[in-house]
Amino acid sequence: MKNKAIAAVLSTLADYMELNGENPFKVNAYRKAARTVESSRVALADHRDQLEQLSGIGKGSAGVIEEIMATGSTTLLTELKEKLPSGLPDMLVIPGLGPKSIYTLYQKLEVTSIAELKQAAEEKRIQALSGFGPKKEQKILEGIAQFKNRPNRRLLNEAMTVAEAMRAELESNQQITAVQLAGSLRRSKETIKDIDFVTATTSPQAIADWITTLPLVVEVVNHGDTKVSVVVSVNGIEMGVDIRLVRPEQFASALHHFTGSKEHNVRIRQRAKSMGYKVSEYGIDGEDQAEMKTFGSEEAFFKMLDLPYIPPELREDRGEIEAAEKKKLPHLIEQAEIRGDIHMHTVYSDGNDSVMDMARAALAKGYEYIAITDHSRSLRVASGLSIDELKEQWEEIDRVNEALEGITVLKGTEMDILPDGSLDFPDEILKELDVVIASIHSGFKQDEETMTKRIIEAIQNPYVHIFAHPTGRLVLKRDPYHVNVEKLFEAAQSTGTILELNANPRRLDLNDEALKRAKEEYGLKFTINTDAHITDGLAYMRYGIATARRGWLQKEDVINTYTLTQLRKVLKQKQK
DNA sequence: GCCGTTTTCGGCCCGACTGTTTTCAGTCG
Repeated sequence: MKNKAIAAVLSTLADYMELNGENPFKVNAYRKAARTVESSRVALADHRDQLEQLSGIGKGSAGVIEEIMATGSTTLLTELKEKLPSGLPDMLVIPGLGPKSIYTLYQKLEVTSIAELKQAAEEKRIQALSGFGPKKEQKILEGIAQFKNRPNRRLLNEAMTVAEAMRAELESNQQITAVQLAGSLRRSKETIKDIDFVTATTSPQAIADWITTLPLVVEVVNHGDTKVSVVVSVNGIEMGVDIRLVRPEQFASALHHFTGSKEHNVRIRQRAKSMGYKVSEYGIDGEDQAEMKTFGSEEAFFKMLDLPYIPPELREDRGEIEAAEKKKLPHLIEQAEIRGDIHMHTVYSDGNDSVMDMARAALAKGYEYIAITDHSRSLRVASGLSIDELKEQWEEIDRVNEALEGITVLKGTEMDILPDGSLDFPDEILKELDVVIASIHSGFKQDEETMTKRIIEAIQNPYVHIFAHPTGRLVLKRDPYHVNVEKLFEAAQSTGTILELNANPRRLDLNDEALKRAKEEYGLKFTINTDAHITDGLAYMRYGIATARRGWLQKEDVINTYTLTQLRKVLKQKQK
């Protein structure tokens, strides 16, 4: 049984316990255990004796985990499921509705599903309940509609589009002296639920009122003195936006607080507490009840806690606090360090623009090199290139290289790994190419053994430099194909194959956690590529960089930060 | 249920907003 499946059972158990009115700390303990299990690097099924060594897992939850591994569930959960209808946990996703309300509605009105909840609200039976009223009833109806109409999470680039429009509005107001993006978007998580801003102002009430009148705002959800929650619509994308209003001297503390993550903040507060401080979004209180300390920057805030500045992308409680304590934080890769993009398409296959267009666009970005990597012949849906067409393209690339100063266009391919593990071009062709990318575009349904073998066979070819979008997942759309990632990493290590971090926000593949593991445990190297199919697609590099930073990558881990000479050398190494 | 560099008991991060209240519970991040 996989960690993820075990964690899912624990998490469901926590939901049911909460609905059953269990001690919130106990519920939280199970939630924490679920998180620990999910983020554990080793398969717990293979390390049953070490369960209790994991933080947050004690005698009780270890026993439950053992039972889950043995039977797929636990009697604790089975009993709760008998007691509570299965539709109750579904209702937890409705905004404004928590476990207490759901339990009350079940007890008093026998509501057991979202459909019944909707009916009860429409028949105005909810407002009669003590503790409820007409407004709450209305909110529930709106919550149900919202949950149905609006996707729960958005891609990073969609959220960024909305955020940038909103930021421009906020920056236009002279009474706001500072604006910063916060929350999961500042941490560059791969999907975003809602957007957070922290603003500094001395007239919060006026600003709060003003925000609700902005043309982008289509709905006002909350409207207080320190926080306004609205729904904003930009280019047809609707998202929730929370704007926090603090005094200028509180800005740094508030920025840290609202950047999160929640888990990171909990650790920071615990640390502060052990040092005799109390951290809130407004500053840090000393033990002596002296005046609250405020900060001019997040650096100063961290310094008070005896820590170096921790970049937002690391604030996930994935070891950043321990690393900071030991002064061993990585120097994260930066966009300015990227010298080229070595995975992109042109009109030869399924791209929109010519080799020259792509080269000019890359030159404008200050790149020193790019690789043109159109699809190979078997990928008919993307007009993959025959060998003759590939050779034609080489002549065109030569002409572009002659015509353009300041950038080198490399000859490449994104070659399909066929379902049987064979490659779409023969070695005689591959050895003529500067950059050979192999990837999977067919046979997604293969079982883990077949798929893993297929990939490993392919990357053992000495002319295959890079394995692109290694898990094949599409964010919010398609799960990864069944590849044994550990075996893939081992094979990449032993063959010297570079793994791609595909920067397209729909892919971000490898993802942050896989990158961290591949680097720390296998010492692999990566390339961050946009896989652009149009000149504008080159701009997705920023999301690749953001994800690389979340994966703790440094410049030296990423081969397209190298000079062209160094890059050629690294690619050649494989053939030795 | 978990945990311990003041603790094996008694804490567990902290505050805002809303709607229902007449002093607060529930929800959220």
